[in-house]
Amino acid sequence: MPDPKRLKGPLTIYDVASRAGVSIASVSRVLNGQGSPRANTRERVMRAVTELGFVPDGAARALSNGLKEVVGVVFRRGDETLFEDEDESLLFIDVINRGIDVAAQRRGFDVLMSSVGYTDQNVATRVAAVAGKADGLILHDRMISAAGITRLAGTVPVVTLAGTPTRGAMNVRCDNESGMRALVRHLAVDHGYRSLAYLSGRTDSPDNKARTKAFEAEAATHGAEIQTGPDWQGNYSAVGGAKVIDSQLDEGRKLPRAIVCANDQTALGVMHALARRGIRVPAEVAVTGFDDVPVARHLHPPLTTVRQPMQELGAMAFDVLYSKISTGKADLDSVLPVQLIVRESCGCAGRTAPTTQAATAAQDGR
Amino acid sequence: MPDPKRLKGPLTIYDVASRAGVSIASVSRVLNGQGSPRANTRERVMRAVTELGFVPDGAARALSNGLKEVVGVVFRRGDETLFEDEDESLLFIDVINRGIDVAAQRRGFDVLMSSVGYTDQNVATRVAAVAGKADGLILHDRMISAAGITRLAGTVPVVTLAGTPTRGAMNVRCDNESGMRALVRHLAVDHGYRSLAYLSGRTDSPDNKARTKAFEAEAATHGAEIQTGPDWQGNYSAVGGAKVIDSQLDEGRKLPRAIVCANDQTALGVMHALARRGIRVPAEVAVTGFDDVPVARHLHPPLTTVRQPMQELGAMAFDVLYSKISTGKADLDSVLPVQLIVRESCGCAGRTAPTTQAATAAQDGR
DNA sequence: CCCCCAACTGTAAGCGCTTACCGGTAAGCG
DNA sequence: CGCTTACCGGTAAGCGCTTACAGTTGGGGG
Repeated sequence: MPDPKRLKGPLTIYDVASRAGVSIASVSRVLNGQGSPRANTRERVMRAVTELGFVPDGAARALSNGLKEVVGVVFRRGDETLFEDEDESLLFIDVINRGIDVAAQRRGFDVLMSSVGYTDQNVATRVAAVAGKADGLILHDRMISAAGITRLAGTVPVVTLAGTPTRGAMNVRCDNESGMRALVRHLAVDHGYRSLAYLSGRTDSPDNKARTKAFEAEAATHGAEIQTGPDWQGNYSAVGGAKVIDSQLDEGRKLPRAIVCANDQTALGVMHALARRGIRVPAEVAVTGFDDVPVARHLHPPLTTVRQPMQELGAMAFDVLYSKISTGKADLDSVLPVQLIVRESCGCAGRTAPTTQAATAAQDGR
Repeated sequence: MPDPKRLKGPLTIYDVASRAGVSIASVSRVLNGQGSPRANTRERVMRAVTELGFVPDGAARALSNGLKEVVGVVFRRGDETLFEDEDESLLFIDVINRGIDVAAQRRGFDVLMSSVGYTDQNVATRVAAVAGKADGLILHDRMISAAGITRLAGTVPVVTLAGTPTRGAMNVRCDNESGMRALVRHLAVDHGYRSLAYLSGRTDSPDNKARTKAFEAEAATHGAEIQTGPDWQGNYSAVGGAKVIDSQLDEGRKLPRAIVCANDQTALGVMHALARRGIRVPAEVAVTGFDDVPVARHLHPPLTTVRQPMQELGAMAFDVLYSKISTGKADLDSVLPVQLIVRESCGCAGRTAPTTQAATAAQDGR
């Protein structure tokens, strides 16, 4: 028997009210736990709601009380097709997003995801569209210009991830500096390596800049000889790393005792290139990464690297945003601690030597 | 110099109108390309909009024209921590979601993602919350009961992924049957294998049921001897697959000539287990998968499998939903073609033999 | 048994935006 | 030069929900 009342398609609070024999205000109050409706009233409303299968309209709610309970997240998608090479970075972004999602759910928020391709033109438009549908925005690295971010921030709260703090927006990032310093210290002090190279990532990345600077500073502290610059310019990818090694070797240069890579992907490429040339890691050359992607521990030898708490990064991004949304204030620059993960590619022997397990903290999370 | 007008925080269409010296109707028309505003008017509005950095409120828009331009997607998240084993499945869901996202953007829609943990209690509540904020819902496999889906479908359009068509909801899935039949045909006919086993996935999965049925039917067609049932019960995971092989061997059973696995993960586990026992693939036992995950081609030997067009699956899910939202009608059960990918684990030699490259089509996508 | 007060419930005013409808203006024609 | 015809732009009515405020009900004390 088809329900009698539902002549009109969209079910509204009025339908519930009339079926329950109360006013719309009462329905609203029952649904939101406001006021103290009489048991009888509550019951009738609840019955009507379930019988009708009523779901309040989010837009109307949002319009009425000025809160959408939605945060927008914008990120780059590896264009269209998925090459194997992307798997990791894909995973990376997704882990962060998952962190955001989990944190959001704790507050009853949902996450509006919008990926843009590397070639997409109207990123600003896309971002604006998302901004209109959300209470706040989380932007992954390098989505729009600093000026664009500042402009947007005038309209909705904005949190950037792993970027440089921008005027008006909040930023959340990992403590690259401490991580890199701990890593270099481990190589220079614990292992006593005197010559180090930093195989960089994309130069326009704030992360990379921070890592480069920390590398140089710490190496200088310990008086280690370093190699950096154009000859050691990678791009965060495995092939980029391999290419650098190949050209170094082809030009007959002598490799440094340890190669510090901008990220794990790069380290992976480097280790492959080295293996192809028959150079042993870590016996002849030590190699380290940054990020601690899942495969890092399965390489031969297992990769010494710096773990970034990606999920926490996402969670913190949401928490900061939420704080801004609900209280109006929030930290402009939050830094998450990273952890040095010592495995074997640095020269440490076998089973995770609990050597300089320097947990470099900077600020607490939760 | 701080903007003079903005005494009130939230910028509205009224602010734009007064700054441009026109009415709110004109602003709206310019912004939405309705009517034919005079060039002069358009220009003044646009200037005011950019100067103010105005972004129209999505909730108000949605309320006014009955369209949120948002689709909700609900899926299970591998609980909290990420074990390596999950990487693939994670990727899997994400690939589908990406497909949804891409298709959605073509229509100006955004995607509201909501993951739920395996242990989460109030899934129904969560889903309802998302439903209220979206124009339609896409539910991954096994989110809520069939009854729950039907109830929901009374409120918003719902598309289920790879499930069984449910009353009221639409469903989108891959053509498991054709894929499995092509695969079995290849093994039984092209290779002439007479004994086959089907190492199943979780029994409650509609996908698995379809695959099992097709396996049995096609094997029967060719008069091949088959093994199925409790002894060959896996769970879609690598360890599940390995376990089955181990127990078969431990009990001294003779393995069939070919093992058809419910998915690639399982095949991966099987190949590992076989390798540990020194059994050669495909010389002694052939192994096949299902899904064609990225690593499938990198196994030794490369895995023969059936490719499911995951991204297209997501895109089609959105397209079906969109059709329902905008026109009110849509296919209740859409089936995507899969493709048999012949590599070496089935016994085919070296470089992708272009043998029975049976592209089993069922219905067209776009 | 009636009155008064405390609760609870209903009425109505918006939230910001779209759009039907109507008045006003400018261009076209006699 | 006056009137008709098109168009443009403005006014106002909602979209579905929350909530301040007013109104109503029920119960306890006098």
